[in-house]
Amino acid sequence: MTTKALSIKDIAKKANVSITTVSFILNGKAVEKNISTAVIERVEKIIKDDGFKPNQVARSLRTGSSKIIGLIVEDISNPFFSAIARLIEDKAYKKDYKIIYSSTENHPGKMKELINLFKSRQVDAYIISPALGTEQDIQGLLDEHKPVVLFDRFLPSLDVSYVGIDHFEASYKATEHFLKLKKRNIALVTIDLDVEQIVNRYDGYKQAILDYNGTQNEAFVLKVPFGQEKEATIAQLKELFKQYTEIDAVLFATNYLAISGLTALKEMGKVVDANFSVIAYDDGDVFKLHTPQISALGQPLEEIAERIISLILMQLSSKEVLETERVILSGELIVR
Amino acid sequence: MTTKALSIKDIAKKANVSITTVSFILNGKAVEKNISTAVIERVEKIIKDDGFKPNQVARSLRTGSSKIIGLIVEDISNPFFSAIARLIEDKAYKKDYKIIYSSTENHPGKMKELINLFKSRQVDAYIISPALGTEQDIQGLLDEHKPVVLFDRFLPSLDVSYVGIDHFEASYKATEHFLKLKKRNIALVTIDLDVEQIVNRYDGYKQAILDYNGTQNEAFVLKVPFGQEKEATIAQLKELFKQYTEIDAVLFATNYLAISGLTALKEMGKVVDANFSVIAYDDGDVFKLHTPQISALGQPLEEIAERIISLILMQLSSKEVLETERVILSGELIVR
DNA sequence: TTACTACACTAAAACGTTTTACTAATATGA
DNA sequence: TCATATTAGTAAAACGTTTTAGTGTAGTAA
Repeated sequence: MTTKALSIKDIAKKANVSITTVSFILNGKAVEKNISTAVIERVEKIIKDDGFKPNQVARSLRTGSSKIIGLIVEDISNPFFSAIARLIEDKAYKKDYKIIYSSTENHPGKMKELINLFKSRQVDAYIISPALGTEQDIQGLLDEHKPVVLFDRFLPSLDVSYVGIDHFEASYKATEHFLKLKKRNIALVTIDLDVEQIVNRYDGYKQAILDYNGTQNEAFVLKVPFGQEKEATIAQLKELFKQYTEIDAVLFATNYLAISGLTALKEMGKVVDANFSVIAYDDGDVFKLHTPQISALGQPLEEIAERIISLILMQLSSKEVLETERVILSGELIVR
Repeated sequence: MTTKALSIKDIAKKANVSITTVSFILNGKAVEKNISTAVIERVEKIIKDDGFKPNQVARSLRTGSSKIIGLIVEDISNPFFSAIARLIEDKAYKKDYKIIYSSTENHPGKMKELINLFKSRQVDAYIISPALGTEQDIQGLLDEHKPVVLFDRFLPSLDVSYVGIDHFEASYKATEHFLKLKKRNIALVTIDLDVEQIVNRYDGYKQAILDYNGTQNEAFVLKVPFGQEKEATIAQLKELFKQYTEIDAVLFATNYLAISGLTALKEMGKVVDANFSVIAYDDGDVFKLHTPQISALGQPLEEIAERIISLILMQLSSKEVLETERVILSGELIVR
């Protein structure tokens, strides 16, 4: 019952040719290598009839490449990452690449392990939303001339390709929107990570207030500890809103913070309306269906995925090492 | 700059022992194979110092196994699947297994391709939410004695392990809840797929109405074409609610149908309240944060993942082929 | 006729492991 | 003392490919 998988050897025997010949045919090198059309057809028929699939592991061992792209994200169950993953998967699939993914939980240790693991599996290229403190690991990949594209998070100390949105601009736009609505006490709820794209959100918020001659009140900025339990975050938020009743607008710097924020408001019985506006980072059904609808800074998921995969494919298909490229897209403020 | 990865040969040379010895040490067979502790320590030190990682591809080629579990889902960007994926990933990781995943879009062709691809990569085990029409492919895996666990969807014609919830019971409970609230015109919004777990939801709904001496009106059952664009679904739903104003409760058979449904209601300006109740399948932030909060049938994600992975690991660690097992869990009706 | 070239194909090495079947030396038992 | 076990290792085959460097034959040019 357990039929051992066919090998190229079986096909060769059946067709009365050498292994080499079969391999040439398999790899489309038959004409170039002067294999007669008669033989080509005979072998191809056998391959098709027997449903022979070359063993990719053996192939990888010999060639050193695997047709696999490693995708390392913080958490695949975050809708932003799973949406990107799905889009990347689709696009890679069309080019005959498979994706192998893992979540790091923003843990440098796990990231190191993952990179090692992917290396030992001859993964051809890496798409990474990097955790802080993993600079050397990524530099290691670059030293080996592996194609790497970072996304969402950027590590400024590395010379590496990147796709992401301009978070300064995005949060500036959001804050500006509030200011134009004559909001004067704008809160920012963010996380306490010292990574570029988080810092930028903070800077954009501050700069907008400055440009509109507002006074920025540091008490209205809440930096939630990264990785904190949802309940604790909700408690912190309630505290903030209770203590500073003058707050008339809130910008949430991530989608899950916005969800915690809306939950907090709901539990407090505080409504979102003209007197209390909210903007969430990353759009989603939750915000569209909320009553009232919640404005959001949408990231162009499709375009992000497209750019990532095309950078990767370009690097994969070019023999030389290409210049690194930084693609900075614009977030869209969706006013609801 | 490009440092070629170390091989076992390099380590052997450096330690002045044979490749075999290094391999034994690497695989914890050193004592059993009578390697002296002096040698063991010397070699282990070199391995650690040089940061040598065995090439998994070569290992797979030789052993026929890969420490990789293939996860095949309909769509990784569906929150249900991405949540399960994340949980499975975590648990597998602890047992030193990696997950490689792909989405099928419920396409038998893509599924076939994926299984072939995974096979050719020596994937050790398969976790599959199967598309219809893929019975033979899965049977093929079973014939090769590969560990397989299906989840979410079941294929009754196969003798294969499965983890899922009792959908008949779940939708019965939901419908019963409506009936106890004296709802008389209960709609069901489902998809037109002829797969067990979808049919069961329909049957549970019908049975509950029957048991409570209600009359089931087939006009209140909307079967949305599978894979239909969201906009079209929303239009269909509006039509339904407009035509049958007597409908006083709706059970949505999937999470995305519920989202379309709530969107339709919102666009129509129709509110969910005591006169018009709604229950969604699969819980989520959208439903918790909706005004009013939406009741939902929650699946025990954590337990589903736990059961799946433990079934897989049991099969992987046992030499004989184990009896197949069907784990049917209960969905929880969360009344809001 | 000789020397090339083109054609049609193949033998064997290599990729980096694991594992089987050895060897050689020393220790043990009778 | 001889036979046998035990200890401490190693050589080489095998996994299934790709690829380099051939081989042998037929045709062509001089």
